[in-house]
This record gives sequence, structure tokens and C-alpha cells, in this order.
Amino acid sequence: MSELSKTYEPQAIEEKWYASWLAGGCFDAHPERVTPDRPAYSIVIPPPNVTGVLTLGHVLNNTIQDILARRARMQGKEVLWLPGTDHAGIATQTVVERTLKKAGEIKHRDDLGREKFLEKVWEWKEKHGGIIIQQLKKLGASCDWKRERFTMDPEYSACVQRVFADLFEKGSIYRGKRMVNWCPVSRTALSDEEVIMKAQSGMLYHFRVEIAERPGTFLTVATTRPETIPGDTALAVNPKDSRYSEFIGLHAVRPLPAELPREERLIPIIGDEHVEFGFGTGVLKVTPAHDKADFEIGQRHGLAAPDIMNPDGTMNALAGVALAGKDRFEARKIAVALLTELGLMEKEEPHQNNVGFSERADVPIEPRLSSQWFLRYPSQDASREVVKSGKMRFFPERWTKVYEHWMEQLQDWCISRQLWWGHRIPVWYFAGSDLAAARAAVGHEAAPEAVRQLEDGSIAYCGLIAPADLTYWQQDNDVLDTWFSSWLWPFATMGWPEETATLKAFYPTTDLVTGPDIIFFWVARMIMAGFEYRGELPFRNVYFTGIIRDKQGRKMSKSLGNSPDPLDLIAKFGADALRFGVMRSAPLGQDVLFDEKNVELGRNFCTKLWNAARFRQMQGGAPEGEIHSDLLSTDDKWILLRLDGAIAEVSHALDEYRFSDAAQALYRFFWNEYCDWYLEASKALLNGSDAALRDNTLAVTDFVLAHTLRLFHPFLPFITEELWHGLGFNQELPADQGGHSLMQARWPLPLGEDFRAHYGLLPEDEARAQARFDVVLAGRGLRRDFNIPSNKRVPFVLKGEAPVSAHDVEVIKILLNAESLEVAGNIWEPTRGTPSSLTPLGHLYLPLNGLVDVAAERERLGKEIAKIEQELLKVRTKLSNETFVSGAPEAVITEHRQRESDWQDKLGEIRRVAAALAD
RNA sequence: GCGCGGUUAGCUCAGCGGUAGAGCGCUUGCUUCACACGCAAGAAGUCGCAGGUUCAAACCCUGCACCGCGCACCA
Repeated sequence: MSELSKTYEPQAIEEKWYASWLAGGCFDAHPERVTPDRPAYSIVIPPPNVTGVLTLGHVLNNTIQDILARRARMQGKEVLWLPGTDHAGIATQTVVERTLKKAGEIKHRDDLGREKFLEKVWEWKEKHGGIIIQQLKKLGASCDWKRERFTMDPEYSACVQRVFADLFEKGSIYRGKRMVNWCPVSRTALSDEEVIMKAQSGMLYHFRVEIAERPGTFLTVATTRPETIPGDTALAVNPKDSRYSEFIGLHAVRPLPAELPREERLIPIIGDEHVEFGFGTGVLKVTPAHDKADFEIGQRHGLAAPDIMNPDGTMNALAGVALAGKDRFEARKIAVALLTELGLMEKEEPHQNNVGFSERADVPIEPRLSSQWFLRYPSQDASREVVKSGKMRFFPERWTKVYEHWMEQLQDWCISRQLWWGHRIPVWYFAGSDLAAARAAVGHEAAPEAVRQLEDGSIAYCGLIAPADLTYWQQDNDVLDTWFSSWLWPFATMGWPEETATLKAFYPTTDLVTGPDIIFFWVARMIMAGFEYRGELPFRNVYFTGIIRDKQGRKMSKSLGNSPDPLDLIAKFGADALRFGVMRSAPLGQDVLFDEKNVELGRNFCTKLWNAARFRQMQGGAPEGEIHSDLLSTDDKWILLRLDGAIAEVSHALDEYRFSDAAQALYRFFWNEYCDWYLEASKALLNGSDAALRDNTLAVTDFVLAHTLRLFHPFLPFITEELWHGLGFNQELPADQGGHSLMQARWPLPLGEDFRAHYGLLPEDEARAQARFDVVLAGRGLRRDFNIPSNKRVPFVLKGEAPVSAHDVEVIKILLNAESLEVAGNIWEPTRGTPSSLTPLGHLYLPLNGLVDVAAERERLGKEIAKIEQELLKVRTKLSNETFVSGAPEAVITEHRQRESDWQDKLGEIRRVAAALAD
């Protein structure tokens, strides 16, 4: 136990203890230690992007996980918090590609070729990967780092391929030509979840189309995308629309590309229920290759679907000479100009519509017809049921509705990506059309289902082992969606498919902590994978954090520059301060409006804790002395009872994942109850002459502090560890129960019946202490009302019926900064006009030695009387209400009567004082 | 269009049937021997609007308004 420095300096302490925890193996999970008496507790981290950096979102998320993990350890559980990172396909590839472009090394990744490019990505990963892991350590995360996993570790990749092959053989994975979301920047297909709808204000263009069979007759079409006209293969009207039904079966002359002969531009006018009467003109141009709804119309009517665009979003030759090679938005302008030239443009009107954007590249996605791999989700029923039945619980519960809704209308998942960075699809295409020949050509034993004919007629083999002779086989070029590896995270990180000790001990995991924004991307898919491959739920509870926003409620974003760097905050305020500040302002289920002020508050709180500990240390004496029940003061009993309340409150809040409530309770208890009242009151005994009483109070102080540090530890791991050792609380404990580290000490339990009985802690102790505090509050009020500066010591007189102990007098004196507190008998009479206040222990007087301002005191009393009368009126109005008296329960009425009489007494007293002033 | 949140002190939020609360900010006083990252006292709220249920409504019910989010979507 060393002397605590005058100010709390987090940096040195944080580094020191983190190293000590690591060296002591405090974070290590031991499956073999799991027994019925030492149950397992496990969390898998939501793997951050391997090349990412820590954000406030991570701080929130990981602090919560750390609190859960640390508390579980203190509760005597065997804890596994399994860390790792995600390869983040598109994100990482995009960053690397952009960097290489900026450096002038390439124009496009094709310049390097697949292998060379991947080398660059791995280089990048080696260089920048793991930064976030170091940052999590700075935050204090107690992960078992020896078990760190990466989604592209060889073993992990094998899991991904195994699952793909299995689902392929089961027929759940298929390849097909479908309308997909295409990102022209990343040049890959995306899943529906990666498309974000954004409201856009654009134009609705009305242009005329001539009917081929009736020259001079025109239909007007409304569209937002005139550049796709060259891809139109029909006009559609609703067959029930009397305005147009007569034209069904005729043909329209598509205006573009204008250079084509008229007969090559004739497109049928068809009837389709999809067309709305009310929208636009009621005539729809049908572009099957570039619009999802149009594609479906095309399917129904057997229309051709010419693709008029390139993968990068520029128009191709089919779009015509005027548009070819132009970017789609440039082409739009040109198309409008062409229509205007042709005299076909009728009008343009401003139009609000929703456009799907690529989540990553933030550009409008292009609906595009292409061949992709799709997954029909497995284990859907079990996954729905487990949440519906409450066997798996969501916190806050309302997210179950969102989950159920999504699960009800599951669409097949497009899992192939036209990228290089990721898990390459384990499929090889056969150079031939004979299934039997293909089977033979695999060259090793393969399940019959592993070789199949696909929709387009080609023959594919899927398996973990490549075909022996690659002469006849060509591997699929695509990689898998990143989430196709993430969805296996809970078990793929634990050694699956081997039945490892870790899996046996720690799976299913206990809690999952993540953001609601990835409920579909990740949570729902993990549940389905869990059921499909482990036959049960992957985690029992899911805690959804809020989203971190700035003070104005805006999402944190790089472009807005409104996302502070957590490491700066740690450097400035300390990791504990950051953790506490964030947790205190993150209520269950609510978004978090981040304000640096919160971190400042956390820092201030750490300082308070530090100084309270310093104060204890300055009193000297050995820690953890025995408490003698017969020597306990009112204050001692009071703080023990308050501590008991705090333990219960914090434990209860944590059980329900109400972290901000737990933090608030701790804050309130320690600052407002322990420091503001108990610590001040204890000075009466600490400065007194009775050594036994003094020691006993120190014992109580140590008892409370030792418990408080434990309660705080999950929130404030560093400072509590430092103080735990600094105050010597570790000294008497076994090494594995707090002797080595506070993180292994026992989580406090509420004080039991026997404890209360032994120490004589009764509810009335709280009341007695409170009564005394009321005297103090009254006295401070008098000081204020009569402008006595708080540093000026003045005498007070307390005149009451009940006796007041010498100890209580001393305490009140200290808390009032009084020169003296005279306890006067009934004979004592104050000088006329002496300010006074009624307290539970009698009248408290502030004699001002003839300096009384009678008028001021009269005014003050007048105000107080008015206030009391108002309260009295309120309660009397209620009590005089016949329906209230007859309808309300007895207890409520009694309580109101009591309240009335209390106010009445008070009023009587004050009126007497006021009357004495009047004459 | 459907669904989910929210609307309480200047700000951020707690309270969810029986006397309106916290932190920050603000005002005033104080360097009182743990802490000015502090101590003490204070000002400040028709609890979004309108109905209803109840002896009693921030709290329960209905409708409306506004803010935010998600899903779906008409070119």
C-alpha cells in the first residue's frame, strides 16, 4: 500500500494495470474450470473491421461487454470474452484500392490482377490490422486475447467453405440470373440489406410516344429515368384503365436511340395490373433490365431484357451513339435534350422519390440482371420460434417485432460479390455438359450432390478440395459476402467443426451486445446458422445498444467531422472517465447523444473517488479492521444501510441490462450519500479523542469503500484497481479472490438478515440520521437567508423536546460549519426576531447578536407561510373531496391526513414565530 | 402506406396511477485542513394538444400534431 498521489493521473495507472492483468492471465478462459459451481459465461465480440479504428460506437458496445464480463468474473463465473476482427470485404478492398489509386500505382484493380492486388490487401491488413485491437485494450477490454480470431484465418475460412458446400449439397444455395442491386462504383452485386433508401428530389419527365398503328396519335409517358429509354421493350397500361385499354396490342415507337430505323424501335403496348392509374400519366415505360418491377412485368409478358449499361454505370453501345460511354446521370441529361429536340418532351416537373443507395459507396445502386449465388435461409422456423417463445430474449424487447417482421418476409440472400478480398466461392465449373463425365473428372470422392447442373445448364462442382485436374475446371471468380462468414462467428471462433472443449463449455454464448442496425445483417443470420449447424440458439440474450449521435442528434460521420476520436478522449480524461461518461448517458434502448461534457463528468467523478480514498488514507490505520456493532454511530448505521440499498439497486439494474441506471445509482450513492454526508459526518469521530470510536468508524469506512470499489470495478476498472491496492484492501485476501486483482474479488451481495441483526441496522436508523440531516439543511437555509458567508462560523441554538447526543451535536456542528451548537432547554428564549427554522429535532435558531433584521425575517417567514399554505390547500382540497375520501384506499387517505397534520403543525409553529415578531 | 420510438426545468434525460426528479448550464456565497475536476444555497416545469377511464393521470385508453428511425413503395 503506497501513498496516493495528490491528483489522479490515469495514463500511468491504466498502462500499469492492464499489463498486470495480462501478465496474471486474468482474462483467460479455461473450459476445464467450468463446473456446476462455476458456470460458464461467454460473449463473442462483434468483430470490428480489421483495418478499422475505434469509434464511440465501439466504446459504447465494448464497455457494455466489458462490464458484463467483469461482473460475471466477480460473480465467480468462468468467463470467455472472445475477441477478433472481420475482413470486411467491400470496405477493406475499397480502401486499399482507393489508396493505390491515390498513390498513382493503379487506375483500377485490374491493372494489378487478382493475385498481386490481394498481396497488397494483405500488406495493408498487416500494417493497419490490429490497430483497433490495441485501442480496445486501451479502453480496458478484458478479452481473452490469446483466442483472437480473424474471419480469414485458415481455419475460419475452412468453416466458411464447409458451410457453403454443405448448403450447396442441401440445395439451399443456387446460382441464378436475377435482378440484383448493383453498385457501379464497387462493381459488385449487393444484398438488399446493403441498399439504403434515400428520399431524392428529382424530376419527372413527361414525353410523348407515337402509336405506330395510328400515326399522329401519341401517348404520354412519365419517367424519372429517360436515359433508360433505349432499354425499353414495352409500354404498359392498366387493362382496366379506360383511357388506354384500346391501345393494348398496338405498338409504340420508342424514340431512342434515334438513329435506329423506326421498325427496330417498335415496342408493344401491353396491359399489366401493376400499372397505377393515378401515377404520372398512367402509362409506364417497361425497362426489364434496369428496374425490378419492370423485370417482373417483362417476365410475365415474355419481353426481352436488353442491358444497355456497363458494370461501371456508363451506357453501352445498345444505348445509342448519343449515350454510349456516358455516365448514367450525364446520359439522363442528354436523353432529355434529345427528346426535347425531337419535340417529344412535354414537361418536366419536380418529383420526390426514393432511390436505393449503396451503403458503402454512397451512390445510387443500379438494378441489374446478373448471374449470382443465392441462399435460401436455413432453419427459419426454429429461428423464428426461439425469439417468439422468449427462449432467446432481446433487450429492449421491442426489437423482437422488427426481427419477426423481417423473418416473415425473408428474401433469398445474394451472397456472391464481384470482389477479390474475401472467401472465394468453392465452386468449379466444368468444361463440358456431361454430368457423369464431370463427376468422374472431380478426381476424388465427392458427394453426388456436390456436382450439379445449374439453372443456366453449366455443370458445377462444389467442395472443400479443388478438383484434382484443373484442366477441365475453372473456379468461380467471385467471393462471398462478408456476412456469409460473420454469421458463423459464435461457433467458428470456437473450433467448429471439431467438438472442442471450448465449444462444449462456452457454447451457446450467454450475451450478445450489438447495435440494432445490424439485426438483419448479423443477428438474425447468426441465429439461423446457429440452429442449422449447432441445432440450438447461438446466444441466450441479445442486448441492442443505442446509436451514438452528436449533441444535435445527428449520426456520427466522418464527413460531418462530428465524431470525436475516443483515444483523444482517453488521453484527455482517462479511459475510466470515458467509460463512465458514456455508460451514464446510454439508457436502455435509447440513442445516445454524445457530449464531451459527459466524459468530463466521468473524469470529475474519478477525481472525487480518488480524493475520497485519499482522505481515508490520510486518516492512517490498518484497513479492514473489525466493525464493533456496539460502537456504531448513527451515521455508520445510515451509510451501511445506504450501501445495502446501492448494492441491491446496482445489481438489479445490471441484471436487467440497465447500465445507465446502475451508473447513476453508483454516482448518487458515492457522491451524494457517502461523500456529501457520511464522510463529512465521520469527521466528528475521526477528529475526536475516542480512539475506539475512531477505529470503528475507519472500519466502517473501509467496509464501505471496499464494497464500493467492487461495485464500481466493472465500470471503472483502472482507478478501482489502483485504489484497491493503494488502500491495501487486497492484503488479507487470497490471491485469486482479490489479493492479486480486484477483478477477481467477489461481487458484493446485499447485506443479509444476519448482518443487519448483528450490527443492529434498523429502518429507524435511516430516519434518525435523516432527521439530523434535516436540521443541517434548515441551518444552511438560515445561513443563506441571512447572508452568512459559508466560511463564517456562527453559533446555532437547537431547542427541542427530545435529547440530542453529544455526537449528534458534533456532527451537526461540522456540517453547518457552526462555531457552536447549543442545545437549549425549554426555559431558553431567543431574542425577539431571532431567525429560526422548525426541524424534526426542534427549533433551530441562528442568533445574530442584535444584528437581526426584523423586517427581513418577517419577509422570509411570510414566504414560507405562503408556501406551506399552498401545500396545505392542495392536500385539504383532496381530503374534502367526498369521492376521494370514499373511493381511495385507506392507506392513501391516512397518508394524506398525516401530510395535512404535518403541514398544519409546521404552519402553526411558523405563525407563532411570526406573531412574536409582529409586536 | 405499415410499424417502432420520442415529445417532462435553458440542454440531455429519469420517473410510468397517489406531495414533479437528476446531471449539465444558470444565479449567489465560499480557496472551510480529501477534492474549485470542489463545497453550500438557490431560481427555473399549465410533464406536446384534445378527449376519455379513475376517488386520483406525466404515468392507463383513444384521437391528433410534431420529431426521429425502420420496412414497403408508383415508373
